[in-house]
Amino acid sequence: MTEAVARVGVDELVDGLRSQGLRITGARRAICAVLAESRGEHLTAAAIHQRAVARSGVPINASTIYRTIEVLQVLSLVRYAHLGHGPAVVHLVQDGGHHHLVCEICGRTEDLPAADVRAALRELAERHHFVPATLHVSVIGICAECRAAG
Amino acid sequence: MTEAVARVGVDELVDGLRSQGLRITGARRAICAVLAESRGEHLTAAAIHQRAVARSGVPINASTIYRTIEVLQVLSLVRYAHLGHGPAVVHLVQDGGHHHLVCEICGRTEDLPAADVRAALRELAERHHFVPATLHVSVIGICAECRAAG
DNA sequence: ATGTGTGCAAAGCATTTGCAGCCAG
DNA sequence: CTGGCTGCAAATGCTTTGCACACAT
Repeated sequence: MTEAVARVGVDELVDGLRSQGLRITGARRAICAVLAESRGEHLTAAAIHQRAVARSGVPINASTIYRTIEVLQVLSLVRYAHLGHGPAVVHLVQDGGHHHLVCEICGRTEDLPAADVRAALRELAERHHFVPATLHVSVIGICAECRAAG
Repeated sequence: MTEAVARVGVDELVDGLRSQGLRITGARRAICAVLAESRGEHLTAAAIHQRAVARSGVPINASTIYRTIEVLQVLSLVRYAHLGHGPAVVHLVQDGGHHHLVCEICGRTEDLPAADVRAALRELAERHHFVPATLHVSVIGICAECRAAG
């Protein structure tokens, strides 16, 4: 269940921004901290917003959240996923990527290690003369807990 | 590339609605016809709307499109997919399901036969005590054509 | 100093909803 | 007839954008 993965901290994210000549502001630091603490949790922009405000004390505008996510995403530090209806979710790129088990009852998501999935799909994709870049995989079903609950 | 799949026509869709005691209206018939003609193409609600109006001549309200998609989706006759940003796309369930190769350059999608993918992922999901229902898989990358174009 | 990042407010787009009337059954 | 379906219009939810000011560098 638990495995050793490359830990991504605030510093990696902040340094990523700095390395591009981008400026480190309070808002950006807070957002990076929230993402670093999330450890790969799937957060909506709204959730990131809430937490960033809570941790920094300072009000941050929603557009700043979106603009910062956009920047981090271009730097491949975070990734978007669109899991069914509702807002998009963002997660750290910390373990070479992973995919999603989405429970259609409770809505919780669980990670599916990328390495296992990748091999199977890459072969398929190449058979279609397609070069896979980002893998976005969502398996929607019923999680153990909800099944137990009936 | 081409393979024989169970053909889904207007009748299957209309009969699906009728079998649930739902009413067959002009709008619904037009929408079903558009979907049947799409042969698994991925259509946004807006695209379905346009085509349905064009083919029936009668104006149809956008909300009717959404409400009809919803009904068809509950009957498992069509399926939603959320491929990156932008509007959701809908496609016929005609071959036991399929998944998506999405080109990040031209945006076109190609189908990935479900059967091949399913086996690999099902095992993974079950290892996580997860019962897969709908598989939603998108492999994002670069298609043969765009790669050739540089 | 300088121009990048921010807040604010407004617009944008996809989708949903309430309600009154219409039409398929 | 009668309730399910539709149109209309307004509301909603998420995200983007234009502009003027602030602050990191």
